Amino acid sequence: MATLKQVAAHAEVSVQTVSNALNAPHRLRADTLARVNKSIELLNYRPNRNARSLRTSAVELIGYCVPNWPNQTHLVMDQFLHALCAAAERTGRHILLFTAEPGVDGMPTYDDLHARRLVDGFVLSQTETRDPRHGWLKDQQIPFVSFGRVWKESTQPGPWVDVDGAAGSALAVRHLHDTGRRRIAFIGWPKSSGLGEDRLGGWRTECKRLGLPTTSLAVRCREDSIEEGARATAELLDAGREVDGIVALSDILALGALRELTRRGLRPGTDVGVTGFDDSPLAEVVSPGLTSFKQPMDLIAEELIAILTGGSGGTPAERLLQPELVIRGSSAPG
Amino acid sequence: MATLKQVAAHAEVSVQTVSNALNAPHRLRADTLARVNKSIELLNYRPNRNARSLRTSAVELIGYCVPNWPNQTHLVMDQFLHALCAAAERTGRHILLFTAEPGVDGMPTYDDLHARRLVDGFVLSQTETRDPRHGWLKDQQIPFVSFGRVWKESTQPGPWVDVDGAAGSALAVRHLHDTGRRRIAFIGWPKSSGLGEDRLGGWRTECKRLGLPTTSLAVRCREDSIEEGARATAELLDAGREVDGIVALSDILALGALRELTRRGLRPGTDVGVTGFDDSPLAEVVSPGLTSFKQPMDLIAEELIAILTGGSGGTPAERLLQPELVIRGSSAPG
DNA sequence: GCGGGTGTTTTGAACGTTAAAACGCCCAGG
DNA sequence: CCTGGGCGTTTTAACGTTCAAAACACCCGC
Repeated sequence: MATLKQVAAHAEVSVQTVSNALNAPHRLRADTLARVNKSIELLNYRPNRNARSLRTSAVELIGYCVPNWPNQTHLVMDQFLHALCAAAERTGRHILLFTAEPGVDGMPTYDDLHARRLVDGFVLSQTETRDPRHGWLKDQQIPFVSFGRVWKESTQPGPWVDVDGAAGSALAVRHLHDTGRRRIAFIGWPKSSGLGEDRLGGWRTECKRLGLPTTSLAVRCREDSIEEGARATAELLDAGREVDGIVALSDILALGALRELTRRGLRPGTDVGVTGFDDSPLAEVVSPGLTSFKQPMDLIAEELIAILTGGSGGTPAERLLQPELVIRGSSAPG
Repeated sequence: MATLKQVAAHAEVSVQTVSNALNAPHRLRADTLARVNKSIELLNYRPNRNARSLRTSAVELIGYCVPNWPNQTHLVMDQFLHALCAAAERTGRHILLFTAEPGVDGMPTYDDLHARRLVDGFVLSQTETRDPRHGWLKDQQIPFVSFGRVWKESTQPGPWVDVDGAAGSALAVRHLHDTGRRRIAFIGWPKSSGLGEDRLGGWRTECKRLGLPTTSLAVRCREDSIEEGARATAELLDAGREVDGIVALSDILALGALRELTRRGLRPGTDVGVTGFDDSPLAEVVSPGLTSFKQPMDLIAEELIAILTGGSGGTPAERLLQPELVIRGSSAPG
């Protein structure tokens, strides 16, 4: 494995000149640069990242805690990780994975990774209501950026990027309204979920704006399962609410709605329009295809990395991105 | 941030003694060790990983290429990554993510990561038929271990860990047989998939062993989708094969089978037993629950890391692990 | 011919750690 | 009383890179 020294010897210049050829090529005379570059190529030299990091005290690695929440599956995690990696690599950085206890118990792990110089900072996701990590990291002055807002906090510590769930729900309502639906229900999560309340709020506001009814049209599920989605749908239908549109808070719940509708001989997309959230792989693969919201993963990742690496200049950055409606058969014009 | 030097000064010993206190405590006299440890704790010292790696030329990071195959969703990737991380951390290592072109085009990326000393080696997954990566890495003498065999190669370069798909299928057949089924079909993938052929072989062999028919009971799907699973099931039912059991090659295909059965008024689990593969989050969440095979992720990860870090002593390690049958409603006794 | 500026290259030191050799001490054996 | 060896500790020298500053080369105007 070639080193700077060997390249320098081969090109008959000093070590520092080779270093400059890589980090500040404008400082070299054209012919010297050419000679050095030739030697670099010839010897197949690659800078040793450890030596560089030791000197500059920047490791160019970003920590990401891989979640392990058995009850809440993360169907789009692979998409997110891929986007995050790609965005990091565009700035010459990489993602380092680690596991940690949830909540404040895991913070020593974060601290350790930072103190031992394994990472420069962190990307948080799977943000919880009143997530303690943000405040903790800010206190320790450890760089981080959050994917997802810490709900119910008026002022959130540190920068964040999030997708506008309320706008998504509103868009879903408008889309169903555009395709002729007039009694649009909402299937959501327990009140404790900030994300759930956000999306619920968007549904309610937009319904009111369009003059659509909302009374008794919102059902909360106990958990994110097909079973619960079906149960909620059954509840809506049994109560004779004459629902012709359903905005489900997740693809999984939407799948439950589709199943229950089909079971009762109703045609999703024709008799009742259904929308989900997150555009998980399932949405594409079921029949009829499930209309859903795609999170702009590439943009999210790009912003996260930009904020984290851009240095927190002054006020923390806050970016609310818009989800994209992906229309499929489940919301075909009735 | 405290350094060895500062700790040494505080404990009134040499720098090397502090280093030894951490890496070879048995070399120190008990009282010296106690004194040094006290200083370490007091100053909240953490060794700088970069400096250490520079000196020892081992970074304790393992590269993993995050796949981006839009058509083949990896529903259990989060499980795998978590297990892999946890296993790595048990040996003081971490996982570094990166993206790369598929196939041989991506190899420069692997090479670069290794040459720049960002990683010590790689864990490969998403192994393809005739995967070129294994041979390439072996030629370059870059350490790696593969999750998944390179199918159709008689002798595979390098060590691997895999789950015994044939044994899984066979177990599925036996389970359906035990619950009274006698005409058990198989729904699989194109012939080009080594993994598919492996599982198909297990089904055929076990059926023959039990004296069950196999003729015209295997259907190949074009892709891994619910739609295709439903189509294959319809094909079996339309042809009047009197199928009372279905071994599906994936949970997604199995879901398609469940849907088609339900659509025709047949009760999955009662009239026809169905099994899937991989025990994805979906298997648990549908109704009836889908009987499926759980890959022993923790064990897989443990073996991968052990092989990769154990130094390839002599012959490359090859580990074939057994999947675990998770019985749910879809295969309830008929 | 000389001082001063500009642009390029080299020198010396440092980042924080560990491997290997050297050192000082004490004790057993001749 | 000297020698050899084990033990615990310190010294020396790296690992490969970059920073800061010094040195050098060159050109220009006076």
